[in-house]
Amino acid sequence: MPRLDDVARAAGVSKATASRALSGASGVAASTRERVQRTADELGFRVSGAARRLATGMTRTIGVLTPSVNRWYFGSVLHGIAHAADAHDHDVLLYDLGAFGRGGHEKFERFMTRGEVDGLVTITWSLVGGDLTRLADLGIPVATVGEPTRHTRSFALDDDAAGEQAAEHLVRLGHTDLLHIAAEPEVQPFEASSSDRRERAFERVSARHGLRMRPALTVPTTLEGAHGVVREVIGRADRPTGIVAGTDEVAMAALLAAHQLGIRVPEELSVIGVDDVPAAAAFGLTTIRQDPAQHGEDVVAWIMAALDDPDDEPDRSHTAYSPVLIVRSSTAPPS
Amino acid sequence: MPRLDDVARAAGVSKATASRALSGASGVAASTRERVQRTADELGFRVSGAARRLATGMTRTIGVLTPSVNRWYFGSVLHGIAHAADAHDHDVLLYDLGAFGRGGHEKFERFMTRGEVDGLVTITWSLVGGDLTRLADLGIPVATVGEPTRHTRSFALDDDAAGEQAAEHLVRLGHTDLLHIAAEPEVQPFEASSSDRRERAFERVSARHGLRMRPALTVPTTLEGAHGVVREVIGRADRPTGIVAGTDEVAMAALLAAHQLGIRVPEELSVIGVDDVPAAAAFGLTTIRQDPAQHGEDVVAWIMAALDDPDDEPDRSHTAYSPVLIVRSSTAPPS
DNA sequence: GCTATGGTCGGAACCGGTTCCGATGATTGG
DNA sequence: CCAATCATCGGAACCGGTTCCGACCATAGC
Repeated sequence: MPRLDDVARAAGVSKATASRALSGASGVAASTRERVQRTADELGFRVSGAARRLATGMTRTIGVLTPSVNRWYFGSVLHGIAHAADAHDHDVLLYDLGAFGRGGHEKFERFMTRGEVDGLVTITWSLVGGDLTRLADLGIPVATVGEPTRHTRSFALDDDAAGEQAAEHLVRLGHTDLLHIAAEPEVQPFEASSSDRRERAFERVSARHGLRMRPALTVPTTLEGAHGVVREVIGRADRPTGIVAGTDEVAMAALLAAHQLGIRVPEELSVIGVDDVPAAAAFGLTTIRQDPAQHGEDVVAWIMAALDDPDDEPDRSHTAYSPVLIVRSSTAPPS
Repeated sequence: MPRLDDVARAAGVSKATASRALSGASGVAASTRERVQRTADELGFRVSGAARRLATGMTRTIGVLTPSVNRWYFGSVLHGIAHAADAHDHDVLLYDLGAFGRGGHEKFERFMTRGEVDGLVTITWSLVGGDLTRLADLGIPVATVGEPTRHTRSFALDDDAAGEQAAEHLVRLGHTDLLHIAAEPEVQPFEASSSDRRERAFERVSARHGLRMRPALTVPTTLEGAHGVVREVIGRADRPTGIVAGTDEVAMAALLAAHQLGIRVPEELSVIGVDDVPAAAAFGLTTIRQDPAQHGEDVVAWIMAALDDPDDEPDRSHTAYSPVLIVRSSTAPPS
């Protein structure tokens, strides 16, 4: 495995010049640069990332802290991050924290002592406030995606708007008796969670239009977890005419339950979700779309920009994405 | 940020001894080791990963090449990998290749020139044979999960057994007219793919029991992609009494389609899948279970072992996991 | 009492780049 | 024609650990 020394010697220049030539730094004659480049290719030279790291202090790596990897939202964000990082020639180091409390926090501590990354993105729910501030003090760009937070730069769907749009859609169709089913995050979020915000937006719409008030219902986030509860609820005699679900998973659970109970959708029951997961189309689910992969790309773009800047003031602003209503066949006027 | 030098000086020993004491190497008096350890803690010393890498040539990192991250199978494997890697105090570097051909191969090439990892796991379908052999020649432990391959060590569900079990289950229930719907991988696999193997296993069972022969059907892997095709097929007059789906996603697409067409399951149509994704329970889907997270943990365990061994002969054996039948309510005797 | 042995520890040479600083030669302006 | 300026390049000092090898001391064995 040839080293920079070898390339330099073969090209008849010093290590210093060879380094400059190959890294694209200025102060090298075009002819020299080209010659060095060529001999490097011929020798099959590849810089040692380890040496470069040691010398520059840069890792060309961005870390991702996530509570999960095989859920649509997290996976999509991760996909966007991976794509954008690759475009910037950076690696992505994955920290799958798992459920917080069940070993998740130890993994976080390990990350704090080991992790060597140039930038960091935490996907919501992976951390509590105190940990977030510790990260923010790490001296590297840190951003959160999934929820707004004042501790770091953040990117997230505008949950208020999403909740309002979902409810308003059903109201416009003529519904007056709606039930909101929130998806409960596995870990207690440190600030108002997405589902809290969506739920409160729903309540605002309810109040505004004088809808029937029903007690709040919260179910597990996953389709399978939500299914049993939702089924029990919509099986009751006084079920609402429409359901506003906090997420598509919950909405699909409702669709499934309705089917199993013989309740026709949308004739007897309207259902709307939030997310627009891929399966939503097959379910004919009306929903509020968001694009997490885009969030992932944007957060990387921000980190790259922050890396370029001398970073005067830490940027802790928030980017809210506008939701968009996708109407399919799970919603209709009440009969 | 204190360096090893500082710790050594503060503890009154040399860099060499300090290094040995902290890394747990032998040849250090217990009392010395403890003293160094303590002063290191007091100073808040953390080894520089970059320096250690440079000196040892080890990265304490394992790479994962995957075609996707937000599909159940890949996500689960990744989760298992992340968990096991963390337990061994290793980092995981994620390479989300995306669809091969659409930029995926360029990303692969970038990986080849940049990637510095101690071990590598490729999740099936991310690569073609030629690339796999290039990886295998990298001089580091390489393993594949998802499909057996002779190019590297590999871990995968026993697809033959899975296909047979699925078909046999329906045969035992009395079905004689079955349709197999294979899930087509997005990229052409280099060897017989999982779905090929499952399909052939199905055909063997068909032949063995003299079932009605139906033309093979292949649909996209995703629920949403499969949905339209499946719906069209089971909407025909001469539909079979049972469907053996290559994956749960396809099976769920069938369930959805059946519901939309007013076909009762399992009375008029039995459906069985493979995977046992979380949503399968809510769907009441009978299926053949596999546990990809376990595959991920096992592949890491193998890599760690290979890292410890001087690795005489490259181990290219294959581990096949036995599928297990999970009976729910989507299958019943034909009426 | 003297030497062989083994356990501890230090010195110093790496690992493979980056970058500051100074030297050199060529060019330009007066 | 001479001095100032600029582009280009080399030397050498890092970056922060690991590890080979030899020195040293204490104990054990004779």
